[in-house]
Amino acid sequence: MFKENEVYIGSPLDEQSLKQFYSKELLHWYRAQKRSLPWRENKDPYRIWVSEIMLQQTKVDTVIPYFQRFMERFPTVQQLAVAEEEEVLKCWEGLGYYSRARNLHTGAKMVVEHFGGVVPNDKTEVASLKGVGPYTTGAIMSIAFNEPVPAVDGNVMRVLSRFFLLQDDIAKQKTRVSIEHLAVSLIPEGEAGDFNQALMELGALVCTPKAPVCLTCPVMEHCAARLNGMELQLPIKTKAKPPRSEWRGVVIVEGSGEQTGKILVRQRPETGLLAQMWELPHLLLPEEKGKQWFQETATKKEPQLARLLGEMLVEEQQLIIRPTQWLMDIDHIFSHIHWKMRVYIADTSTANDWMQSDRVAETANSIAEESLPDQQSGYTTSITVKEELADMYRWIGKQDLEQLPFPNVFVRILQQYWSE
DNA sequence: TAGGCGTGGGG
DNA sequence: TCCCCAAGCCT
Repeated sequence: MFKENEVYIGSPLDEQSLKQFYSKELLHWYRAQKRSLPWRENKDPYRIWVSEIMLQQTKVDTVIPYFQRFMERFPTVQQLAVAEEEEVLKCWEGLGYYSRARNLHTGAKMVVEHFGGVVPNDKTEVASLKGVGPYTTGAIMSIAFNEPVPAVDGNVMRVLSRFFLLQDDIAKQKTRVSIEHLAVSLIPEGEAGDFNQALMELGALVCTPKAPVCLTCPVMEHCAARLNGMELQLPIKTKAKPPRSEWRGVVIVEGSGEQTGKILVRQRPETGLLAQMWELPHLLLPEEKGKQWFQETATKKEPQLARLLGEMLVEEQQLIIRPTQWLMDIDHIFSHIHWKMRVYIADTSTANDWMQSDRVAETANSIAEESLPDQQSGYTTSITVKEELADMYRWIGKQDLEQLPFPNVFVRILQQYWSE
């Protein structure tokens, strides 16, 4: 990329003049071109805070409706602080990175408990809030309080890497710190909020990753990347590892008897992936079989995979149900995992025969004796779950879906299921 | 320090 | 279809 001893074209301006040019032109451009966004209506630090958390790794267009709904439901930091976690998560459903919501909720409680219910205007105190890192600290301090603290995100690193021809790998933390020093030195006196937003606005509207619109850029004249024809090669960033694949079997368990019309869902653990959200029961399938059987058509190999899934549900989750009817295959890609899911409807009406057979019955009987002594014999009309797992599970109807937070992939599955 | 942690849109 | 990515933080 950058060669040893290569000579690059530079601007004729000295460093000081170049910085002054950059700051002045960019600020001027921002004042004329800035978008009208909900969180720009006022400088309420709580609103700024919420918006900045939502905007982490998330596009403006995606955030807008979530922000409006969130602010209607939790207009003040006090109201957020006293809310139920589940309701906060429900408000965040579909936005992703759900630890942001849980951390924001924790942060709101911290504000009420430690800062008298007022979002602090001190850099160290702001940075102490759960979920608020270096970028968000700078964004809150500069936008809400107009304090000259840098707010360096991916946009800022890209924009400054190009203009100043910086060749450090922006995936490294050290690079962000060095760019923070540069960014501080660019902030015009008394203009921290607008200038920091101007940097990001330029990155979002003009100096974009794939196809920068240089001809509309207010600082094109002295942009080092542009002068050297290198705007598409900057910034330098090491590539992320591709997500690993996981093959998963999912069941929609249809209730019978009192639970007719309902399905079985469960809540995920308090930590880790999709923490505390609700989901359909599902299992990680053995690597080889999952991979092999998913390559066949669903219908062709259905009996084998359905049977395996049923046995695994009994042995691992101790869910006494029988998956039979294939519903759909669906992919869901996280940043680091690729879920390849095969969804079955579990037919409880034939579970009796199922339970009579071979090792399934053995396992089922031992479970019943151990942890569910009151369970009536036969499994045709009820579902048993191992006692210590029972708290996680719940029967819900279609309308209950509106109360509980579900990850997007399960929302999609259930939409299809209920649309048929 | 590097990996865990979601989702939807654009080229 | 595939790949990249977008206003990061936590551990």
